Amino acid sequence: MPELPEVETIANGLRSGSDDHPGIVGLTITRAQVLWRGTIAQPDPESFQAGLIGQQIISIGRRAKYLILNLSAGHLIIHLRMSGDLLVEHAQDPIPKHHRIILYLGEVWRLAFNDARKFGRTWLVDNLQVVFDKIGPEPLDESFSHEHFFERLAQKQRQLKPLLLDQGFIAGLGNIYTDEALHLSGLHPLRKASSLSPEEAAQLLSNIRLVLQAGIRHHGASIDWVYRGGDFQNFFQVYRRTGQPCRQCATPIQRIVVGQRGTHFCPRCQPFKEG
DNA sequence: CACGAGACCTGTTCGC
DNA sequence: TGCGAACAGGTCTCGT
Repeated sequence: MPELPEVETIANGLRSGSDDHPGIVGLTITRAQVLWRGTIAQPDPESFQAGLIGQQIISIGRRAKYLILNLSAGHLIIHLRMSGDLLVEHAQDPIPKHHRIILYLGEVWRLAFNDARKFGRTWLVDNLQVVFDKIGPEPLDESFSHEHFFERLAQKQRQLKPLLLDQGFIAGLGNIYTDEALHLSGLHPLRKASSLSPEEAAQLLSNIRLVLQAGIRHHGASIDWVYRGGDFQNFFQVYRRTGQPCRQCATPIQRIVVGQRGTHFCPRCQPFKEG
């Protein structure tokens, strides 16, 4: 389900709460229920469970597409992958299908990790570097300059689409926001990264920031049966708009497969050229 | 290093 | 209506 804007939205919701439930910062984990052991990446499920009991949630953060619960000792890191979701529920409610891990927060509330496809993973670690070691720069970090981005692109002979999806190259982009950013930039998804001019690179980074910020402003995108309340899907220019007219030039949007991912672009606004 | 295929999973939608 | 294929917001690993 989530890319950077969706994870950011979830982090914000856990901090601030909603009409239905409070924020969870300050609450203490009283019990941990593991319904699917495969969801735990590190440490072993028994240590994971035992290590969470009695921990207070101090703050909530995000890095790339990972959610971070900073605890009184250590960090609970969560990656939702394709179908994961985090839900704050009443502690005594019946347990819905696909719940994988449940953390009881005091007597009244619980935080549930629901994940139909079981791709999601959690880590309980003392040092964040264990997980974030090879993650690339945060695109919204202002210290990440256009010049630096251009230099990184210039070193790569790869196609833009798979490169932007590579979390070691740049953090947080997924299939939606990559297609949208390339469209805004007028760049073909198969264009070689090293062929971009400094101006094209600067435009691309600006547009990456633009679509990510728009996504956050709209509380993420909600598609398929995974609904979170965001409405950025209504503003897609190309993603899953195969055959529909480009909003800029009316040319039908095309879909190709790149690196086994559906890739959407406008053949007129994003002509293929090398350099 | 770059790329493609396969794996991990379940659910929904599409095409005949 | 039924049924298999295709597809899905992600990432890892292996072979070439």
